[in-house]
Amino acid sequence: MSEKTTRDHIVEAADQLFYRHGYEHTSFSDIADVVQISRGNFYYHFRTKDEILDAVIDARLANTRKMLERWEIEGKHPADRIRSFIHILIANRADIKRFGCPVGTLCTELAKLNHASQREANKLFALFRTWLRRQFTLLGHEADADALAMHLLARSQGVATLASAFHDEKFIKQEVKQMCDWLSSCTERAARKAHDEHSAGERVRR
Amino acid sequence: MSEKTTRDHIVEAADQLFYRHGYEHTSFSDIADVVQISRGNFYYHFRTKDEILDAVIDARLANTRKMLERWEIEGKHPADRIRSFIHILIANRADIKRFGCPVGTLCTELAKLNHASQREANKLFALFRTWLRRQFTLLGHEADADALAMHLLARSQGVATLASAFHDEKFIKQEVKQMCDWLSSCTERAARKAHDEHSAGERVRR
DNA sequence: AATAGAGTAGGGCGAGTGTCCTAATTCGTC
DNA sequence: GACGAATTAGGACACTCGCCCTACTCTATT
Repeated sequence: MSEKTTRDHIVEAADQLFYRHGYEHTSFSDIADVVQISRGNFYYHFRTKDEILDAVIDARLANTRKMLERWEIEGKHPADRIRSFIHILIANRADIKRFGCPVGTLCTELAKLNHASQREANKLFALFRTWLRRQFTLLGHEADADALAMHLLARSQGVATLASAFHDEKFIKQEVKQMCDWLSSCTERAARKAHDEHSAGERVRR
Repeated sequence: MSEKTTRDHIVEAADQLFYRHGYEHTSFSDIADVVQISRGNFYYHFRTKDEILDAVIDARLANTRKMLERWEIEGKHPADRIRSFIHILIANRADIKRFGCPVGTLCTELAKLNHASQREANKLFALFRTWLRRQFTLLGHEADADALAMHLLARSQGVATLASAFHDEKFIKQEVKQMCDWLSSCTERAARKAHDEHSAGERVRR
């Protein structure tokens, strides 16, 4: 296994700090303190703070892609994969309670700063969106797959925001359960529809 | 009508700037430029930036209270009042598309800054929560009124976040329709339940 | 042992920040 | 018109920020 470079350490520390304290509120000194590196040495690895941000976003995109691919392999049924997505809220509930959703809060902050990288950051959302859309399509929701994907994304975002504001983990669990129930009703509806269409096809063939 | 004081102008301008660019990213100079006042003159009205923030939060709390009271008068049926809440998303969709929800984004930012006023800011959420809870209680959902209030709050938050990330007003309208449908199913369920209990009571009485 | 190049340390720069002070101005009251 | 209080203007302050430069250390190769 290749050892982690200083650059990797910087990106990793910046990632955490951007999440916990926000991009603007994180200074070079803050990152330097974590990485145990001289402030001046930054310039060798990154010319500007924006470059660090871009590197962080790239890393997050790569990690997210890996995670989605893993779910694609692990979950045989599309509904199981979507449930994996929903359960991020449970897995990361401690962090979410304190700092909200890493994706949502970053995009929101960059929008307010009118930052050049906000388009890049929004790709994180787009990644989840297209992945979820594909899963819903596989479930038989061709027509409204995108709407369902956006719906689920929005609910996750809302849960993260409120859980953070009210410091409430129980609320996360409640809502996750509701989302799973909602997903089940989606799959049932799709299954019924597929069955109807199938029998309709049978009828035609006769 | 009493004329607006300089102080009011400052709070008003700060409110807008905090919403559009975030609290930290808004400087005294920014506010001074809008209000057309000397930077140094601030100290006469507010000793610190935090004091401005507190004044802004107080103003928002007061305005929100007024709005909720207005809805309480205008909407005869609790469901109508809740619909008024849902339709904030429509009324403010242009701003939401650009800057997200004023409440959610402020609370999120203050949480990351670990700011002393985050508790005050969260009262904005609490205000909506208790108001919505009361409406759901009036609808006959005594037991799960709070859960329903939180659920609706979360969905609104999520819609605002995603609408902002994807710059999508159509999504807002879609989700608002869904929330209204969901609300209708809530009221029907409550009405059925009330009816059942009523007839059960009748039976006992006989 | 000598050299080149990658990586690091420390500090300096100008700009911008929140905060604070003081002199000037405006305004209502006698 | 004079006086005192309320309000304002302009700038000084100490500090932090992102950014940049340069001298130094380490390591691998010859």
